[in-house]
Amino acid sequence: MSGLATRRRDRIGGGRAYALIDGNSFYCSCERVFDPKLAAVPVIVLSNNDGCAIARTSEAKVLGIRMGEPYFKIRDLCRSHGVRVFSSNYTLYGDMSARTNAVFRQFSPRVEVYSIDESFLDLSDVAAALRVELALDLRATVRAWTGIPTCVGIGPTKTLAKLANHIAKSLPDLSGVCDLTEPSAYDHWLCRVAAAEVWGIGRASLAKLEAMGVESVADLRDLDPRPVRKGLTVVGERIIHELRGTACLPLELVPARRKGCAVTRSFSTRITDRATLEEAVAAHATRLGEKLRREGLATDHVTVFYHTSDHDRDDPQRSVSATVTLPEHTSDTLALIKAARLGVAKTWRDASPNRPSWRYSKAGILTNDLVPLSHSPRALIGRLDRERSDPLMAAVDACNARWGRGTVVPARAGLVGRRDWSTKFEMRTPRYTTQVSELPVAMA
DNA sequence: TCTGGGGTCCTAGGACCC
DNA sequence: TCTGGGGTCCTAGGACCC
Repeated sequence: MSGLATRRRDRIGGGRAYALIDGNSFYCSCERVFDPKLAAVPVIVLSNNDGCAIARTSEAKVLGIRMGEPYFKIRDLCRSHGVRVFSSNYTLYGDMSARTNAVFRQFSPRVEVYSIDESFLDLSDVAAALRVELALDLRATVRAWTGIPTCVGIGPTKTLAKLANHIAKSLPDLSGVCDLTEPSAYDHWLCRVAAAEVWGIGRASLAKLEAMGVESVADLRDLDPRPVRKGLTVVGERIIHELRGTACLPLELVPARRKGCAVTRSFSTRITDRATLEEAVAAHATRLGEKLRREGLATDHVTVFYHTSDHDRDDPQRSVSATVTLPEHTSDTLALIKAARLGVAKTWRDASPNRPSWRYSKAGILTNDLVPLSHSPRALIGRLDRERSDPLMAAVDACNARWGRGTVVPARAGLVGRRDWSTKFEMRTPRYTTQVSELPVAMA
């Protein structure tokens, strides 16, 4: 037996190795790729409506800007410290994500795209002694080919790979790579990292664990898994096994078919009248139809909701939702709009002399139990005219793909008005990589 | 009339994630 | 003035059935 094979057997996890690679401050890094002036300055990216900070570079974190912090609270801070602030540009980030994954696939054919900025790679076939070297090469290649800086965590299970990634990110001397399949690293780090950092341990679980005297990851690992199941469900039990090196979570190479789909948005201003609310809900239904058709899915019901804001403490509050059944499974925008409007009609309440209008802050449309359109049952009576609908929707989608979303919209969606309520993106950068008219310009 | 023990299915709500 | 959006999984409990 070769020395390498012997060494490998000594490692926990029976030789399996997963890498978790993620983009550092991913959205901010995407912005930096296209503007070199952002390189050393603090950068943040805001959520929809320019509401909260959802990505921060290390320079911004140092200034005390927290994840999810409302922008209006930190606007002055940003101004005085020269923080560059951007609206989110999901078209750009999605495309950059695809580019990084294309690089990952050069290093391992087995890649699970876990989120827009994180992927798991199967490194089981890479000799243990070479994994760190490979990870360093992977980081350098991604950086060179896409401009995105990353960190890599390696572990015998996905949970340990996530933990390793956290360690790699928090300690600059590790050169962005941490390998917990290495027994000495495993022993060293598990008692030095807080249990709160473990994937799947949130606030509620952490409180329960603290009551049991757990502080470090090692403390959590050493709990008896079966009693833990009582307080933390099978999820908690699984985490303990994963921390011990027994893989419970397989690599998901093929994304599971989605079960539900939602389009929900806060308004940039409050809405008090029915016509505007219906217009917003119709716009969300239009977007829902696009999402369903892109994945070949269909639904036979939609739930419409709208509500006032908790932040308007002195205003009367109202929150409603209504589910509308469709005659058959469909992804037809016109059918979805009709159902969405019906949902509003069923629940709308007018203001009266002794009751002012409610000030609605958010509305949405959602559905679950999605089925593939090709398999969906068709109603015998009252069915939609699919022979007309399918080519019509295909034509609408083709136009919008070519000339941009919103080029063709159903007239009955009422989307031709001013749309004062629609989501704000006041600091959005161009879609550099997906729109010819927005290509970056280089001067030579 | 009273007494019982399982099953399944569905839903709401909690928890967590990015 | 200004506080995101979109998912998944799990459990408890109710309804219903045999």
